[in-house]
Amino acid sequence: MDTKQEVTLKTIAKMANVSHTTVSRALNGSNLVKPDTKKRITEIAERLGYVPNLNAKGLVTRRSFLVGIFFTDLSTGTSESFLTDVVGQARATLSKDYDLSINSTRNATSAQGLLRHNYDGIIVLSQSKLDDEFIERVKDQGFPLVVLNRNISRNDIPNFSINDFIGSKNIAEYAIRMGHTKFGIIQGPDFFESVTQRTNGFKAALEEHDLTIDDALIKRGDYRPKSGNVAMRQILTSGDIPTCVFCENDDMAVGAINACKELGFQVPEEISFIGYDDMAYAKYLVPGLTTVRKPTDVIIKLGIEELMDLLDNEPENDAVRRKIIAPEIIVRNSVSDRRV
Amino acid sequence: MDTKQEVTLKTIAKMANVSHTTVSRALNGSNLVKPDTKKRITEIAERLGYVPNLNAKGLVTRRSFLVGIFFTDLSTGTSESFLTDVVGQARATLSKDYDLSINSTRNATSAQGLLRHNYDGIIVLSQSKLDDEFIERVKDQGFPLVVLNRNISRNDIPNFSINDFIGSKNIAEYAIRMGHTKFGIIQGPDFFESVTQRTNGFKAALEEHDLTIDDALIKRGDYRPKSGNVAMRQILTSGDIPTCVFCENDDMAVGAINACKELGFQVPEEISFIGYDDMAYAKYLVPGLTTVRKPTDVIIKLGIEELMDLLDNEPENDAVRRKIIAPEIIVRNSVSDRRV
DNA sequence: GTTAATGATGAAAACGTGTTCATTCAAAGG
DNA sequence: CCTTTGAATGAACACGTTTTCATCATTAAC
Repeated sequence: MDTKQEVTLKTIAKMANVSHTTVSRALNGSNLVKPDTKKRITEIAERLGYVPNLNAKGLVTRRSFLVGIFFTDLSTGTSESFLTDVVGQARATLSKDYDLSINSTRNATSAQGLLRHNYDGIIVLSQSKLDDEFIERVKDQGFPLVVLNRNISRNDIPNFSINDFIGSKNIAEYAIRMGHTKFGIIQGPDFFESVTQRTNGFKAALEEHDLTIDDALIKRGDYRPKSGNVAMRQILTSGDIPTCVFCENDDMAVGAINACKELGFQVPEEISFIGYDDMAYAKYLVPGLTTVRKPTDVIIKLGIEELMDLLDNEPENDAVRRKIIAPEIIVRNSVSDRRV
Repeated sequence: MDTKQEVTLKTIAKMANVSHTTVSRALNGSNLVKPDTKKRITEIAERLGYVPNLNAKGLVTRRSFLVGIFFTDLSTGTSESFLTDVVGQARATLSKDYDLSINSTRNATSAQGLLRHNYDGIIVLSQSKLDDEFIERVKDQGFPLVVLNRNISRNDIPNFSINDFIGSKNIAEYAIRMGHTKFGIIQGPDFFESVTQRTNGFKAALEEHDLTIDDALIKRGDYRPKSGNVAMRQILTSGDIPTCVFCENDDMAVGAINACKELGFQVPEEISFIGYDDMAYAKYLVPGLTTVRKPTDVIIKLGIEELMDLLDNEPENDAVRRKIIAPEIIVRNSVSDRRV
C-alpha cells in the first residue's frame, strides 16, 4: 500500500498530453497556459492526489519550507507554556507553506551540521547569554532572524524582549510600600539571564530605599515547585526569618508557600510571598499570588509578524525593529499590609 | 555576508583535485577511498565549513530528515507539558540527523498538501477520535507511524496508550472506600476522548457500588483553572452539595478548590477533591491534591524507541507493538476520611 | 611475464522540480 | 497575401547529491 511519491509532474504530463513544463506552470498558477489546459491539468493532478516533491522544489528554488524555532533548553520547565504559545501562534499566523521545526540552541552549537536544514527563517527564544554564539552565526550566514524574550546587544537583529529588571524592581517597590523591610529571594537556575535580571531588579529597589538583604536569605532553586519547597525550608529553619520572600517564578512560590504551611507559618500574615510569571493557576491559589505578568503573547506576536515580513519582502528592510516591553504587576493577596 | 550554501561537493572536489564523486564517498565514510585522500578531503570540507544540501540529498535518497509530531490541538492547555516532554525526549533520543516538525492533525486534514514534507516518520499524540481519519491516511501512505496516548482500533499500528478509564475508576473506588457517597464531576472539553474515559471510569465505579450521581452535579469545563472555578461556583450555589468532587485535571481542581475557600467551605473537611494528571505543583497545594499520575514519560519513551526501530530497520517487522498502561493513583490529603 | 584479481577513481545518469530560450501557431495589421 | 505580433507550448539545462558502471593502476597468482 506504499503509494508514496509515485505521481510526479511527468505522470500528469503524459496523461494530459503536454510537457512537464506546462504542468509545472499550470500548477503554479502561471498565466502563460491556456485556461482549459490548465483546468484539465489541475483536474488530473487532483484525481491522482499529486503532492509536489519539496526536496526537488526546494533544490531549485533554494528554499526549505521550514521555519526553525530555537529554545535555549528544551528540558527546563519555564519553556513549557512558552513553547506551546509560540508553536500555537506561529501555526495560526504563518502561511501553511511552512513547517515548524523545534530545536535547542544547545544541540545546534556543535560545529558540524549546525544548520543542516536550510531554514527559510529562524526564531530564537533566547533565555541565556550562551545563545549569543548561535545567534551570531545564524545572522552572519544570512538567515532571516528574529530573537525573542531576551535583550541582545547586536542592534542589526530584530529583537523583542521583556524587561525583567523593571518588573522585579516594581514589584519590590510595591512590597516596600506595604511596609516590608526584611526580604528573602529564591532564585532560578543561574544560566538564565532572566534570573540575573530578576535578582538585580529586586535588589536595586531595596538599595534605593536603603534596605539591605542578607545573603543567607538568598537561595537558589531550579524553577520547579520542589526546589522552592526545599529552599524555603532552609530559610525557615535558619532562625533568621524574612517577612517577605520573592520567588523568581510561580512554580517555586507554590512549593515555598507549602513549606510555610507544613512548618506552621501563616501566609501571608507571618510571611508574604511574591511570584513571577502569572501562571494560569496563580489567581486561584490561596492566598491569591501577587506576581508579575510577562507579556509573552505580545512579543511572540510581534516576532512572528516581523519574521513574516522578512520572509516575504526583500532583505532591504528600512529599519530593524526592536522593542523592550515592561511586565505588568499583578497584586493579589499574598503580600500582607505591614504599614503602621 | 550571505554565505549560505556556496560551498558544494564540487567546490571541495576542485580544491582536492578529485571528482565530486570521490568527495561524496569520502564524506559519507565509504571505504572505497584511499585513507590519505579521505583525510585531505575531510580537512578541506571542515575548513570551508561545508554543510550538505539536504534537499539534494533527500531528493536522491528519498528522505526528508524530518520526523513529524502531530497533536490533536495545539492551543489546548493539556498538551503543554506533553508537548515539551515529547519534544525534549525525542530530541534526546532520536539521531541528530532528524529535525522535529510540530503540527496539528487539524491543520493536516485539509485534503491538499496533507503531508507536503515527506516525513521519514510520524508520531501522533492523539487525544480525539477525530484523528482517526488522519491516522488512516498516514498509515495507508506507508509512513512509519506510531500513535501515542489514545487507544486506537486498528491493530496494525504501533500504539502506546493510557487507560484513563481504569485510572478514574480506581480513584473513585478509593474515594468510596473513604466513605464518600455523594459525588460531583467537573469534566474537560467534550472532544477529548480522555474526558469520556475519565467520566465513564468514574461512573463505572459508582455503579458497581450501587451509587448514583445527580446529573446536575456534572459540569463541563475546558481544562483551565478558571473553568474549574466557575463550575464549582455553580455547584456550590445550587444548594445540592456533594461531599467529593472529581476534577478531570489538576488545573481545574485548583480553580474549584479556590471557589470553595472563597465561599467559605472547608477543604477537605466539608468538600473533598480529586484531580487528574499529577502536575508538578499538585503535591504542594494545600491540601496536597489526591490525583492520578499518567505515565506519559513511559509511553513517550516506548513510542520514540519504536519509531527509531521503524526508521532503521526494514518495514518487515515481526509483531506490531501495542501497549495500554494503567495510571497510578496518588493519595494525598484532599480527600477526607468519612468512615464511621 | 602474462593474466587475474583487487583497489581507487571518475563519467554519467538519475532524483523531480523551476526556468530560460527557442519554436510553433493563430490572430492582427498593412 | 505577406509580415508582424503575441500567446501557448516544449526542449534543454540547472539545482547538489548519490549511485551504477566503466576505467585505470596496482598487486597477486601461476
